[in-house]
Amino acid sequence: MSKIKILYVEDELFLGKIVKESLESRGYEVIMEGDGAAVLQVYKRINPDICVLDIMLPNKDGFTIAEEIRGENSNVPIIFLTAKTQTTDLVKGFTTGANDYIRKPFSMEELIVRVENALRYQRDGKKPGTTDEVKMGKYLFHLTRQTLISGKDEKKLSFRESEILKLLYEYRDKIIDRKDILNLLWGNDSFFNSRNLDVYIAKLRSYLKEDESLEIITIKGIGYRFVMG
Amino acid sequence: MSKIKILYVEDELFLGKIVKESLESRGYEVIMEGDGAAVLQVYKRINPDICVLDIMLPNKDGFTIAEEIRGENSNVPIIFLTAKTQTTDLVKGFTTGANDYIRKPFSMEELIVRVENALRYQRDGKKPGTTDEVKMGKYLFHLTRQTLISGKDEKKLSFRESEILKLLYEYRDKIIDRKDILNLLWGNDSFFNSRNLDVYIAKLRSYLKEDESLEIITIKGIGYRFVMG
DNA sequence: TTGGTTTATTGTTAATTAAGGTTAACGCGA
DNA sequence: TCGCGTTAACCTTAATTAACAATAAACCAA
Repeated sequence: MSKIKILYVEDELFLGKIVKESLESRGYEVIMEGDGAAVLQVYKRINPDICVLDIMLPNKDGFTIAEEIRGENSNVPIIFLTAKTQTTDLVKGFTTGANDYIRKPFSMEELIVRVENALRYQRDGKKPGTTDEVKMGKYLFHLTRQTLISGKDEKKLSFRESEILKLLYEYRDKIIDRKDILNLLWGNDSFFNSRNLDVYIAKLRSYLKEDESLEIITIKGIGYRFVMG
Repeated sequence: MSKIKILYVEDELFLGKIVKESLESRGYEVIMEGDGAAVLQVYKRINPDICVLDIMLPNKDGFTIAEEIRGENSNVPIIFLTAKTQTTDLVKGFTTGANDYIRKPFSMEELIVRVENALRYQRDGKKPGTTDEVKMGKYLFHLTRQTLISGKDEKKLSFRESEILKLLYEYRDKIIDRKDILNLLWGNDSFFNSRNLDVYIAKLRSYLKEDESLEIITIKGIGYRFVMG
């Protein structure tokens, strides 16, 4: 199976190189383009699986490029990169389906997660089959119902609790960065939110304590690793 | 089947691009026009299925344009975009039949719902029989009759009750924003209306409590998620 | 290198605040 | 007057902040 192709449009060369290499180290093929005016040509030539577009570009902005790409009768997923200052409400409003956006500065994990989500969304169509419940040791975790079931006991989780557990599960056996969780759920990683996350981790641990094979391991200074047996 | 064509008249370029792109990602064909004076020409050329008009425009305002379009002996649905400050009484008066209006700033979800409503309204004039009742667990929800039937019991819903339930159903398994519900049903999201929504949610929950598989989950600070089994 | 000390980070539990839930009362138009 | 939509009052819960304890990494002196 050939690699997944990412068209990455970015004019900041230094940042661009880092991101490109990082994505490549994850097994993606990355084609980087710095000149907005040239993007459409490149797009047509390489026909990528997903696009990552910086909104602020010297010649053409990301939205214009996105329009051109959509004009090609394409429904390739597009992820926009926006500067923190840019009015994000606007951008947020339009993230539908396979489209998404990330505020700069972002962590690589964050980008990876978004890319994978977008590709999954694209592949699976809209809803079907998106496993809605997963087995976790002696528990059954129902993602949309936000419940943890063990035997006949059903524990209702709050939104934040279930979102964090969902992330831990997605990254099971891998290390997930505190910053990434914070950015994904709270939009930033300020001190207070950071302590907030600690509280939720404590809660989740207590919910999961009946099964010893489940463990949320702290990687101090970095993040967590969720292991299941 | 060819795409539904939207004529979108907007002079704010940045906003315009986002909205256009977003509608396109939902499968609509969007023709954007920034110059009020040119709209009628464009209208005649492309003959759109629906129009979305910003009221404040440099050359001609949205009302004038709407009149011109109606002058073309057309009954195309028109959705107006108005700034928050603008006197809405005027706009309201104009909203008859397929006409509607949205106050800026609006979320994309809101716009999409209005567009779909307008198109449905337009279409059902000719072709009824589109799904008018939906199965919800052990209940049968009759949209136009505003009834919830379970077995032989029939519960009559009020207008607001059924509108909210309809929205929850449309967004089932997804998160629907409180703000979107409030803006759609009440036109704004003030504190009092917000409490009002709480009351209706409580009512709906009690109507639906006989089937445990149906649940309106609160996403605190964000909105609700309706899950059915 | 060792053992102790410091410091930053996280764990835990409790207190606070803000959002929503519930029920009842009010007011208004068919 | 009846039903509906709204407002009000009081209650419950989630989310956040705070306070203090535990831990592990970093530092340092002998």
